[in-house]
Amino acid sequence: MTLFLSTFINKLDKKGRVSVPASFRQCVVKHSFQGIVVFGSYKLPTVEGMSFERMERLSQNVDTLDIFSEAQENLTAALFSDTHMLPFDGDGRVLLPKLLLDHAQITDTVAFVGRGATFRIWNPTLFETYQAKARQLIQDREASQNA
Amino acid sequence: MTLFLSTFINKLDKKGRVSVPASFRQCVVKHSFQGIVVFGSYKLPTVEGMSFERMERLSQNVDTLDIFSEAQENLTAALFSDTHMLPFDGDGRVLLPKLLLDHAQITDTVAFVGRGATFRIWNPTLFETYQAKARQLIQDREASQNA
DNA sequence: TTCTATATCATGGGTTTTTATGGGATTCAA
DNA sequence: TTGAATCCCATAAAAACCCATGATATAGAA
Repeated sequence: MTLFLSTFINKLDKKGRVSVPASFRQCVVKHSFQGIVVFGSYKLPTVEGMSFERMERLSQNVDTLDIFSEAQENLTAALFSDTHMLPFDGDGRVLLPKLLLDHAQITDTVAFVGRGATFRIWNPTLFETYQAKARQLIQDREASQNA
Repeated sequence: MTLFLSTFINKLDKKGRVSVPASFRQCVVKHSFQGIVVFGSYKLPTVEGMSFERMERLSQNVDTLDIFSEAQENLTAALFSDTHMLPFDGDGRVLLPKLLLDHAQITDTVAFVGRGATFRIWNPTLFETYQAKARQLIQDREASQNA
């Protein structure tokens, strides 16, 4: 399994732990770091997730920019300072940092949403709303194109 | 762990000591010098930090740069005027030199900010301001590209 | 099929270890 | 000898580790 697929709803326990869906864990186990890499989305109330390897590749792309460029400076600031490495415990759970829980307005249940090479972590209710709006936008666009 | 990631806020005690975040220490323990290498940023009110090994590589690269380039100017200032080696004490803390505390306007709390191969040490309040600006610039850039 | 043994998974909770922090004591250097 | 730096230990909170349970799925035998 190399792709993050489908949606899973899991519980957040009192200690702040949540099980990463087994199929998502499969996408990561063969890699060097046993866990996931996450950061708060800049545009949406959700948490972006991926494997450590993908994050490394992202960071290499940043490195190829001019070392003293302004763009490099800003991208580096954003990429690394807000990123968290979350190791699995023995049972495939991770501890979500409070800052990210707040950002995504997550309290007791968590939606893991596959997006191919990455995934997102949502408050399930917010995800439903977001999903509905996205569908609506697609329909509107089709309607305007056919008009 | 090869990358400095995330942001940690720690306290400066009366003796001027501060705990280096455990995950940052992991990036350094396998190297020869048990500690970090720091210098005041040339452009920002912050302290640049990295492993001793990376500092060595930086100093080797300085020679290959154009003598009159801005890069040369920056690196020379950084590398040879104001660099400190800060060894860990038994509990993973370092003693920040007064000159650097003043330069970064640090008094009682310290933000360790990951930047991949390096990190920065900020006054947490100043960092928030800087970070907000960086994010704004990224969004402006994206907006202009999509226009 | 139906029943049973096995494996996986999400979840809960107890225990141990790590971490950040404070402070006393000792060493060092000007 | 006096202030600073280093070493050592204590503590509380957080994180990591370990094991148990119930639900679900799977496989194989009757």
